[in-house]
Amino acid sequence: MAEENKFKEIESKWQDYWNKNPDLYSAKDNSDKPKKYVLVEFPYPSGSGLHIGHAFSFTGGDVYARFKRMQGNNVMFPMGWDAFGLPTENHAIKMKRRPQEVTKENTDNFREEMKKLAFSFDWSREVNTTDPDYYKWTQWIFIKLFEKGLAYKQEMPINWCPSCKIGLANEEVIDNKCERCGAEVSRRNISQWVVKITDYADRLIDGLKETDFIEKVKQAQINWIGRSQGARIKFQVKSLSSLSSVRKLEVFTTRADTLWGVTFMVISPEHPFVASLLKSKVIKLESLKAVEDYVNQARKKSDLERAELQKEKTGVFTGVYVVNPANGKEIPLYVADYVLMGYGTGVVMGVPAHDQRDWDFAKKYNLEVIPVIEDGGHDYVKEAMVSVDKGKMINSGFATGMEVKEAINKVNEWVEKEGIGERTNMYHLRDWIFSRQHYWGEPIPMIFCESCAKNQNLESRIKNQEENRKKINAGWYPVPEEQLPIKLPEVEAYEPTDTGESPLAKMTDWVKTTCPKCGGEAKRETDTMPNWAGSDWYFLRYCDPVNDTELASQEKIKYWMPVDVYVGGDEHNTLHLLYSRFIYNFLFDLEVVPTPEPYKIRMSHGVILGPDSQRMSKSRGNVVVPSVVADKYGVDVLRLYLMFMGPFDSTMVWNEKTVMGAKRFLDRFAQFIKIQFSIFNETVESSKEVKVIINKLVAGVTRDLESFGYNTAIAKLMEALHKFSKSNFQFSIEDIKTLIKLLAPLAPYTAEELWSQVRDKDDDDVSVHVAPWPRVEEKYLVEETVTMPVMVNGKVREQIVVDRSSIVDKKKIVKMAKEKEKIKKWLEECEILKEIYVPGKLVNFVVSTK
RNA sequence: GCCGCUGUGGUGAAAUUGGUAUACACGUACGUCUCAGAAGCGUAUGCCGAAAGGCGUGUGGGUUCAAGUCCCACUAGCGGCACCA
Repeated sequence: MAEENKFKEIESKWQDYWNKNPDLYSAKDNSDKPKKYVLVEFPYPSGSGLHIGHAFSFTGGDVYARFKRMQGNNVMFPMGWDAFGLPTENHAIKMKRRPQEVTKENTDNFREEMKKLAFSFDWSREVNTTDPDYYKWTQWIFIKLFEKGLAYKQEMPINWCPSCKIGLANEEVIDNKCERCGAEVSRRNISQWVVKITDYADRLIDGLKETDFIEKVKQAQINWIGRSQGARIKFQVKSLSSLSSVRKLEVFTTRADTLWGVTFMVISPEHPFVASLLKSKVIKLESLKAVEDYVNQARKKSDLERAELQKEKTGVFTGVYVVNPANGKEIPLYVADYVLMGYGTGVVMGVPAHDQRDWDFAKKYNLEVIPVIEDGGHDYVKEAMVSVDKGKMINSGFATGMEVKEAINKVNEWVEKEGIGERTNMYHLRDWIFSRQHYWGEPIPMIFCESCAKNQNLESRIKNQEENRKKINAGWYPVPEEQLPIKLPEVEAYEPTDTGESPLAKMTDWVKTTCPKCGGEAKRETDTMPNWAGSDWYFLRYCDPVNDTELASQEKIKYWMPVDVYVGGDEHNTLHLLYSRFIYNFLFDLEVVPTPEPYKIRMSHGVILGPDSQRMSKSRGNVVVPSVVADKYGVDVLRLYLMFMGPFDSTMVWNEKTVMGAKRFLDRFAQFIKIQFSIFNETVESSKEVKVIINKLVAGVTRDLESFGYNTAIAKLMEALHKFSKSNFQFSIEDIKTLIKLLAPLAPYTAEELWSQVRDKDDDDVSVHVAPWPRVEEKYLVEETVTMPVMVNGKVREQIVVDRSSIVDKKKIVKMAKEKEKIKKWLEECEILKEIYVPGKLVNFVVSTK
């Protein structure tokens, strides 16, 4: 009990001190020191306080920031709040409170907890995405996207929860059910803002080369974007004279070499050609009916159902034929829902010999299978011969006899020359749906004017199709910049709507505005932005958090960016990282930021599982709350344990017993320093032996902290402490201070307390956290004697101890080794074939029995 | 199916990048302190063997004086993507 009070006393004492001296941790916008921007993902301030994942992530960042600060860097380690979002909105609706209030409470609570856990954030740079002075610039970015043609309105299906009366993001839909209320989710078509992230697809892949992200993160980004190289190829539609507008259908393929193997063509039910086909009535009546039914059925199926029915391919013949441009053959056109309208051209060429899906389809509808790659007698009755990227072409006109890779190239060339297609890339990445039908988000700063829209539509009908995109946005104007921010109207209480519109739509006074173009009556956009919008650029705002004329000043951005290390969770390695990289790239094009990539290094930490090895969740009851652990054992013990559990980037299981190990170490460490200091006197100098241990320790800990090897850094401190406590070493005051400094980033309270006791009141820094990091004296890294293993046939048989000065003398060392009794025995009756000596490392005799 | 990562004691994990495998910690056993317990502290702890010694980093092969580390094949688990043409 007494002990417990002791650590709490120390914690509150130093927390107080740090609060009163914010300069300790503040970043200077100008400095002779090198800058270091250490960023941790800012949290969503939920009502339940910091969870263990926050504590883990922030401790990791904090140790690094403290370490870098002590090394003499001008460190920026900021914190803020990603505070827009559903939980707050729902809570506010339920309790009939204003979300602004709820957010204020939560962020106050989070801030207090963070201070307690000794995170050395620069609180003068705090940002909050729900602050109008902040989201003014989030809105500004959207307007720029619109002005550059990267934002457009489009009818899009959304996930609609009929019970919550709210549109759901994909992440909120689990098994086709609403994540919160469990009701079956339906789909509604709603006109939404979409951002053309696909325009940046190539740059988002290629830009990864300029970063030091770990491979896992790079691959996740590349997979998500999903680039494939191939060609679009046009197929002539046969004998449909009355269908004057469409004479050709275009497919996308990565394997142009298989063109001679195409025996049918499949089109997606959503393809506009299918609709016009139905309208035109050029096809036979029975086909017409079948196609109509099929299309209607497909529309009813959800994406999930369509994907789940993978094995069974379905489709119907349209009655229409197209011409294979390679050999002039007429092939049938089918409608089938295994072709996705959202990828490629929505039309696929069927190559049943070499694609399993096409083969399945061909089998079901009895279509011809023509192999075009040497198959060594493959049996096409059973399955297709797939993933053939080697071999010679057969049955393939001019390409016959070519190697596959060559054929792909040659056919692509031929297709381009003949004007029937072109090389192109396709991406799995889709444009980014940017509208949310919620209250608690940034209002999208757009105004719709009906009369302007009518005029524009008229005009664009006169101009040609190039204007198509503008037509979609007809009547939409950005709010003039000087009117930003468009603030969320404050309301006492509000309810979601029934119509699929945002709750803002009900606030008619707010919605009504004037058209920036014609000055007539117009309406505001009532949708708000997705959660990602505010977190896309927050790291820029930290550079200059109160600027009201720019999102941040050029000068400060140039000084601080890019972020040197970005610490965050695996779950943000795809979307958040991709979106923020995209926005940063875009800002680079606007010449707002100096480089195309925002983050130099991405450090993604692992997950901490509950004691039962399951993900922590309230329903499982296995949640570990950091503040509870800190109350029980002390903040430093918690921090030390978190960092010692295992490698920073791996998944780990919480084990309360192991926490004791951290506690024991910390207690022993503190006691050791106190005893040493009490017996210390000015005449004492550390022995050479001590200096060697300490210098090796400094070198090792420095190297480990640099690379986030916190677990091994702590292990090295433990090891050194063992060595010290087993002998009667004496320590100079400098060495005692060095040990405290090494501990400081990991256990800031304990280190600060010890420092206050041993520091020289006149000479030393008041806080250990701004004291200079210990330097390594190289001369102490080498010991005077070296212990080397002596091996026979690669097995260790003996050790020899040699003077460092003589390790270059191979003859002498080998002789010494041979004279060892044990080695003599092993060399008896043997012929030495080889004597291997690695200076300072080992001796190895390769022998054979006679 | 494609891409990436990982397999080391009873457990979490180390290994200076090809050079003494299992550091550090947990757990366990024994000892010590105590009236007693808890907490401390100390010693031991990969497997077989009385010992000498042998065997050991998912499995099988290879390169090398030397392989947890490099190469090939397999296998298991984790993560990302996925009717993506």
